[in-house]
Amino acid sequence: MTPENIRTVFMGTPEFALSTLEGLIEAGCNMVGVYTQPDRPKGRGKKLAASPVKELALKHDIPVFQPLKLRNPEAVAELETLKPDLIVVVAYGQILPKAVLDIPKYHCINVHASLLPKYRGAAPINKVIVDGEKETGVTTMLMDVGLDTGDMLVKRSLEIGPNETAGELHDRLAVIGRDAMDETLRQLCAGTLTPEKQDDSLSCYAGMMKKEDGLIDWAQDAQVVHNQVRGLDPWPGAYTYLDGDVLKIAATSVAEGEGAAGTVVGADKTGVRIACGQGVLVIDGLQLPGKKRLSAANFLSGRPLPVGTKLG
RNA sequence: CGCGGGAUGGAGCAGUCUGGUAGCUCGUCGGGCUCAUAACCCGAAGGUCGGGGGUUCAAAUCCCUCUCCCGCAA
Repeated sequence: MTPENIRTVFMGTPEFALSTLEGLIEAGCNMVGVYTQPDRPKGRGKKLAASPVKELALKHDIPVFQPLKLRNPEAVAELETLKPDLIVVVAYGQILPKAVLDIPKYHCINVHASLLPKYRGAAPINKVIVDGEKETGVTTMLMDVGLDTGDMLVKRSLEIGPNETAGELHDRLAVIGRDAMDETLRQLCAGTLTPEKQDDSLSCYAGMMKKEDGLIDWAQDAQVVHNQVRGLDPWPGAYTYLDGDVLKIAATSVAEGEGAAGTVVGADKTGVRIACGQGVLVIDGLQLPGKKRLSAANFLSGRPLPVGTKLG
């Protein structure tokens, strides 16, 4: 069997899904359709915007489908008319009902951005960094009705840098996500896929990130705050308050030192130093409402932060 | 027409309400001090105040308009 005679449907929405879709196209799969979330009002002025996946699909002249709810019978019926042999799902944003899972003879295969069974759910990339993990990866699996609970197929792992942000990790995982799917496709064609059950006792969930998750608690260890900052960078972003204004924090590192939690203990071109419950957080990326993110040196030029200034 | 903030020497900001000599912290350049320095001292250069139009004796400042940037919300 070769990719050319696999009628393939791809389901995905954000940028993370792009490289995997490219992989399928370049592998020569017979792409009969791409599913993605409906165009939504986005950005300032709330203009309707197409998803990254939709734009890529249109560029390759692949039919695009954007059902509001995939579980509606009409949507399922429409999918059936495509007669897909394989459905590949990457960050689609909708739960696939059993009626859909049963359609393709080679299953629905999902690319998930964690080493399953750990970090099932919507925001694994952010959560592994917030939790201070040293390693993560991607896993492909045969989807079942549970949330990221299907039998595992191919894994790829990588080390997480001590100062790596979620954005940086996201980009690297997108690349190896494609690798994992390429390999999964090879094995599917060769008939050598070996599904492996997940050990549910080792599982944990990474729920969707909320804006409020970005509020910094200075009473925590500097390392914990640092993990929070980089785990939420670039979105939703970690923040505190300065004189009543929201102050977004980025580009942090951890240092020795002590002081009242949440107060400035130093501020120069090398960074703004804030005392935490344990240790000091050095900040080199600050952003006030309506302003761009500034380095410590630039920020302090326009707004000095005397030692003793209280944040939060 | 979702709400709001912003554009001022190379960087980041103040000044705008209450029109009337272009200011601050840095950076750059020159000089000095020092074993030495991203430190310190002295001096200098550098700005059509985002574009266009209007009001006025006079506009960074008031009015209209255009472009670009950002925060919120999604």
